[in-house]
Parts: sequence; C-alpha cells; structure tokens
Amino acid sequence: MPELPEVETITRELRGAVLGRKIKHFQVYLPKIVRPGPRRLARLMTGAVFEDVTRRGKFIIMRLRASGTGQVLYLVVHLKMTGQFLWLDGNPRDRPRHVHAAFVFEGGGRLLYRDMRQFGYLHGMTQEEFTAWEKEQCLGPDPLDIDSEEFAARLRAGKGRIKPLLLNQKLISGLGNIYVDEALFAAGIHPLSRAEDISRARALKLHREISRILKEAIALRGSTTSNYLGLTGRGGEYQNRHRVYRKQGQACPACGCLIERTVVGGRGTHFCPGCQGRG
DNA sequence: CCGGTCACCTGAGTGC
DNA sequence: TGCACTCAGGTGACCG
Repeated sequence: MPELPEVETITRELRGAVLGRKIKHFQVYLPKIVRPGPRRLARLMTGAVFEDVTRRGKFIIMRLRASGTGQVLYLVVHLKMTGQFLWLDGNPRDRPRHVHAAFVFEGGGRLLYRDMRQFGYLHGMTQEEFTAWEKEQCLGPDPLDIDSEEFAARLRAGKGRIKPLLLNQKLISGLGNIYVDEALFAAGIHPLSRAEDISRARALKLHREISRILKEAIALRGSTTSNYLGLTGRGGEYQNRHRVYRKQGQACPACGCLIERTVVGGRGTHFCPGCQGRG
C-alpha cells in the first residue's frame, strides 16, 4: 500500500509510540516474513530498546540497542502492498487477522505487524549487515532532500519511459504508483514520454510538483484507497485530492477531457489525454 | 538494454 | 449464491 507519504506517516507515529521503550517479548506467527529465523530474531529483540525509527525511501529503519551486549541492532521493514503496524493498549486476547508478528512492551502496550498479502518483511541486522544492506540497495535520494537542479540532472541520466524511471528506487526513492500518476498529471507529462525528450524546464516543474504533492500528502497523512492505516487505525485523507489516480472515465478537473487508464510497465496508469502531451 | 510477463499472496469488486 | 475474472499503494526474476 504505502508510498513515501504513508511510510513517513507511519514512521512518525512509530517514533511517538516506541522510542525509548523496551521489548519484553517478540513473537513471530509467520516465519517466512522475518530474517534471520524467528527464534534468532526473537532472541536478538528480547530486551532491546528502540533508539530511533527513520524512513529511507519506502523502508522503515528501526534502530535498537540490544540488552546485555549493548550492541546496535537494526530492523529493516518493507510494507510492500498491504503491510501495516497497529498499536494496541492493554492485553486483548485475540489478535486481528493477518497479524504476523508482535512486539510486546515492558510497561504495557503492543505493536502488531499485519500484512494481508504477506509480501512485506522485517529483517534484523547487525550494524555491519545494515551498512552492507545500504550499499547493496543503492537507493536514490529522497525527492524531498534534493533540489530541482539535482532532480533534473538525475532524470537526464536516465533513459526510457518516464513512469518506470520515476518508480525506480535507485534513481529516486519513495515514489510509487499513486504519486507518480498524480505528479505526471500536475506537470503535464504523458506517462509514456521518454526521459530524454523531457525539456529541462519541464523536468524542473516535475520536481516542484512532486515536492508539492508529497508535502501535501504527508500533511494529510497519506492516501487511503483500500487498506492503508496508520498506527491507531486512522486512515489518510489525501485520496480526496487525487486528480487522476483511479479516476478513469471521469472528467479532468483542468480541461474536462475524460481521464484514461492504460498499463505502463505492468502498472495501472491514469492520465488526462488533454493535459498530458508528450515531450 | 528494454519491455513484457509472471510470481509472491489474499481479498474486493463486478458481471453472468 | 456461486463462480470466474480483474484489479490492487511493490519488487525481483526471467525471457525474448
């Protein structure tokens, strides 16, 4: 489900809920979603204290301090399509469907990891493993961390259709299907445009629109179209601001043409044939 | 190198 | 009701 604004929202909520807190028990109900194995991970996590929770692209990076050894420990989380974190106070006896892992905290409260489609994962790493992981990922910068000049330069280095390029996390990290469609609409760029055909001015505008849209979406705690939820079960509001995403057949708010849906790079793609020309 | 397809899963929505 | 089919916010492997 989540793209940059949703992951950012969840990360902020996680910080408020778990920073400084100590894990009493860590339970895994679906072994395939964790690394290393459930027993080893549980042993690492038990007694550990959350020191920081940050976002890198669509990844959630949890930094903990292990009990006993005092070693730094990372838990790298990717929510993929339907991953969620849910905070529960008290001790409810039955757990919701699709809960695959649980952090139980000293002093009360628990954090559940839930994922209907089971694509997401929680990977525990040592400091060394985390450093190697970062290098291997080779994630591009967050679009909110670079200026329009750098964005245009990175785009110029890319080849091929603009949409798959923006979805490529190695070029820019954090964008997904919703926000790419929305940003291309706002910038007046057809999703099949080739990166090499996009003018410098248009690339600068694209970055400004990406930044604006992401900031607005973060302020509204992301988009809830089917099942994205924050920690407390509250959804986002940005879906009410979508202009083209899943709006096929409706009138374009800018020109009145009907929004179309096609497939680009295997992803459903929504655009206005009137506003979004090529090049 | 590129683009297309599938696989990983479960569920919601739609049409017959 | 039931069944068949499409689609879903992500990503990686494989194939021509």
